[in-house]
Amino acid sequence: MSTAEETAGGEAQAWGEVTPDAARRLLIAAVEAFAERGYHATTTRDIAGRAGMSPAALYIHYKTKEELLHRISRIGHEKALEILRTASRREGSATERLADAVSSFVRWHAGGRTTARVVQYELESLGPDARAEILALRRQVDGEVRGIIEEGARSGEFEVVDVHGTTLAVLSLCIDVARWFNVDGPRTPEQVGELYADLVLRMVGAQGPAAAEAGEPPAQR
Amino acid sequence: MSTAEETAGGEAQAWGEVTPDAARRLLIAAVEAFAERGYHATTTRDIAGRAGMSPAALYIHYKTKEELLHRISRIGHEKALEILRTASRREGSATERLADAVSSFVRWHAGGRTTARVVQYELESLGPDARAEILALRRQVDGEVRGIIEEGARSGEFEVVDVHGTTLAVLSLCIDVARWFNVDGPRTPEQVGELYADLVLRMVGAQGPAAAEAGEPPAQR
DNA sequence: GCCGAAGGTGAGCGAGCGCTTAGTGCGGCC
DNA sequence: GGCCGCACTAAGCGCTCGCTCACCTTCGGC
Repeated sequence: MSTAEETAGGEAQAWGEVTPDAARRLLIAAVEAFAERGYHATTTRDIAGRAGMSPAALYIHYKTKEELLHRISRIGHEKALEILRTASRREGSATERLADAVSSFVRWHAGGRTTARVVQYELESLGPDARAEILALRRQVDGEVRGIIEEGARSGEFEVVDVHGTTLAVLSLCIDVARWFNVDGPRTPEQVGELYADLVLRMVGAQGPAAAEAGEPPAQR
Repeated sequence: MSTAEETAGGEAQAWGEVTPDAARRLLIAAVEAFAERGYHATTTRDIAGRAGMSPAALYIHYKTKEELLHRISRIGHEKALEILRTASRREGSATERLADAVSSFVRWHAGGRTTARVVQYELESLGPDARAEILALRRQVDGEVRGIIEEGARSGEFEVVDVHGTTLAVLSLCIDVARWFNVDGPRTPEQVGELYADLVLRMVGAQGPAAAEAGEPPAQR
């Protein structure tokens, strides 16, 4: 969980599940290349080169360049879903769970910006079958967030006019972090996570302490 | 300003300034192609084909494929800036102006989704010089929004802890609309604009009528 | 000590890319 | 009416792409 080696260009995260070693190195190289230049602008020679291998080596572990993207996208979406599920299923009020979900989801997008970029923005480079599979995962992601907001609205904890639309907006906010977040910028992933969790609680009209702590004293709306 | 002919696949908007006619047709064809498949996955043959011309015709009006993207990006950013400036400089409270800015900016992203996608997501496909020029425009865009939020915070109309971070979040929300908005979906650009304006006012802790209206009885869905 | 599989390489294939060039059709000016 | 110049095309150049194939190296099992 050290922050040090994450920013070292590796973002070593969940790729532990990928074996053998050479396949994992290729996958990580592909993530970096896709994130930097986009899927279509990345060549198989570039990926293999980053992994310290010859262009042909790629095809021992993956059938096509698209299979690389597919694998990255699935693993990434599963990780995202896991993060939201963990936040959603913990104990606590809807306010606490929503804040937890947003801050950890944002932390993932900021800290693992390289991966998140590929996961969130290269979906359309996939073929129809792979895209359909990933879209199903994405619907589950939406569902987790909507679930929390619905509960908060039902219990009166939140004050939401349009649950669907608000869910969309919350996800928007989190996902767009992958677009603008800069590792060399002034904010850490943790700070952005906190800020965004606060903003989201305001959006849903949560009245808990977390919302109040943001402003000044206590009180109002 | 008619909504009818915008969604007709053309999004005929501001391209009127591009002459001669053939150059405009090529530009519009390029916008559509870039939005659908991304810059790198689009071929010059595809662009020319959509415009009903031979591949070579493109090079009479544009030096390179990149020049097309550059032109699209500059015109698009100028349009975006104009929209925000108009909202920012009108009369009214910071609350009113922020709501106006967000709703019109969102309407542009949703209604002109094709263009907005290219403008917001293909920046990195530009060469260093062109990118630098566009980034300068983008900083002005940020500045307009930040200006409104700063004023509202100073006057006490808003209750904002982190002006910079909140500005980022507001822009995030608007821009991400280009990623998910679907013309065949259940929402019109106008509805999304209204919803998002309301959410943003909540985010900045505005206490005006617009924020209250969201809560209960009066008005809309 | 030999063998087969697994993992890797160098060379190169067909295809499609961005872009160029030589030539064509045609409207406007003297 | 003749000619120029502009908008456009057909053909294709040089290059790089995703991917393949014949061959090489390493190494555990017997």
